[in-house]
Amino acid sequence: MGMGRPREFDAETALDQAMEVFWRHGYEGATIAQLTEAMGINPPSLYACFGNKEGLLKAALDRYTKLRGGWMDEVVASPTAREVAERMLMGIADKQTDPANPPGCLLVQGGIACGTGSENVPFELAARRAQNEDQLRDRFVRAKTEGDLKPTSDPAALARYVSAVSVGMGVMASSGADREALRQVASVAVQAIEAQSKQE
Amino acid sequence: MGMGRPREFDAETALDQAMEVFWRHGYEGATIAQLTEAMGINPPSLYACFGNKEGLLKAALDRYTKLRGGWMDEVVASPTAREVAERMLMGIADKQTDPANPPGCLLVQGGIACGTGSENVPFELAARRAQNEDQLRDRFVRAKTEGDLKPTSDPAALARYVSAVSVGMGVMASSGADREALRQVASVAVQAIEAQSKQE
DNA sequence: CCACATCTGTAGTGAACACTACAATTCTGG
DNA sequence: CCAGAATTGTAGTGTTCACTACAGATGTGG
Repeated sequence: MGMGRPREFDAETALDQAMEVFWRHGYEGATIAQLTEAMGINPPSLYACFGNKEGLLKAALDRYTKLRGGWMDEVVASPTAREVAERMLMGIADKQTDPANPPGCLLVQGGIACGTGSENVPFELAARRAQNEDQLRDRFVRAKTEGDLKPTSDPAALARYVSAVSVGMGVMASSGADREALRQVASVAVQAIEAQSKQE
Repeated sequence: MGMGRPREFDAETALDQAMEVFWRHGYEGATIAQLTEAMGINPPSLYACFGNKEGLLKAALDRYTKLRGGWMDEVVASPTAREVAERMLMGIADKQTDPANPPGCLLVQGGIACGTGSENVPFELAARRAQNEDQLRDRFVRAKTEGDLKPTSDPAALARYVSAVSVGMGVMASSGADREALRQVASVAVQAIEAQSKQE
C-alpha cells in the first residue's frame, strides 16, 4: 500500500506567508483567498494540512513564538532586571518597526476582539502573551532573590507592566509610530524598573 | 410641505447600544444584525440615520470621546505631572474593569487590524488615541516650563509612554485582567514619570 | 383634508465568505 | 506494472454579510 502523492509545498515556508497575512490584517480580516494566494497553494491543500482557518492561525502562532523564543531566552539571560527590561523593550521597539515584517506584534494584531464564532482567537493570543509574561516574572523572581530588585518589589506586577508596555508599543507601531518614537517609550519605561532596582 | 414622519427612537440612546457592540466585538466582528437588535431598530433606520456601518462607528466614537472628555479634562487639571499620570492610569485601571461597560477601551477594541475595505478604521481609532496623547503632551510641556519636570525631560515621549501603557492595560483588561492587576501596572508605570519629576 | 416629506417594517439583493466534492495526478509498496 | 493512498486544481456549496427596494404608516404645511 503506497504512501500517496507527496506534498508539493513546504509547510513552514507557507506558514511564514500566512503569518504575515494574519499579522497585517488580523484573523478576521484575513480571507482564505488572501492566505492561499500568499502561501502559493489552493484551498484544499490548506485544509488538508491545517484543518481550518483557526488551525492555520494556531500553526502560524506556534511558528511565531518558536522564531521569537530564542530571542526571549537571550533577553532573560541578561544579568540584571533592569537590563532584562531594557533589552526586552528596546528589542521590541526594533522588531516592531522592522520593515521585513508588518508593523507591531502578531500576538496583538492577530485579534483583540472578534466576532461570534471566533471568540477563542483572542483567548489564544492572550495565552501566548501570558507565556512571555510568565517568563519575565520568573526572571524577576530570581532577580529579587538575588537582591537585584528591592525586597518590596512585586515580580508579577513588574512582569505584567513590561508586558503591558510591549503591547502598547505594538499597537503604536501598527498605527505608524517609527522606531525612534518607540525607543523613547522604551527608554522611559525602563526607568520604572530602575526605580525598583537596588542601587549599587 | 410637511416635515415627514418623526423618528421613533432616540439617536443617542441607540448610539450607546451600538457603542457597546463595537466595544465587545470590534468593528469587523460586529454585524448589522447585532447592532440593529441592540439598538432596537431596523436596518433602514440605521442607514437613514448614520449612512453606513462606518458612519455608525464614527458616531459611536464621537459619543465615546465626548463622554470621556470631561474626565480627561479633570486628569490634566491635576497639579503635577506625576499626579496627572497617576490619576490617568489609575482611572483607566478602574474604567477598563468597570462591569457597566465591556472590558478594555473602545479605541483599542474597535479594531487594531482590519481587512480590505476597512483599512481606515484602525486609522480613525489611532487618530482618536492621538488626541488624548496630544492633550497629555501639552500638559507635560506646561509641567516642564513650571519646573515640575526635569529640564531634560521630553514631554512628547512621556505622553507617548503614558498612552502606550494605557493601551496595553486596555488589551490586558479585555483578556481578563482584573482591577487589582491593572492598578499594579499603573502603580509601577507612574514611577517612570516620578523619575522624570524634580524632587522637592 | 389633502399633498408631501420622512420614517418604519418586511423582505429581499448581490457579493464575499469559509469550506468542500470531485476527478485527475503523483507517489509508494508489492 | 499495478493497487492503494495522499495531494492537487477546478469549480463549486450553503451561509452570512452589508446594504436596500418598496409599500404602508405617520407626521407637517397649506
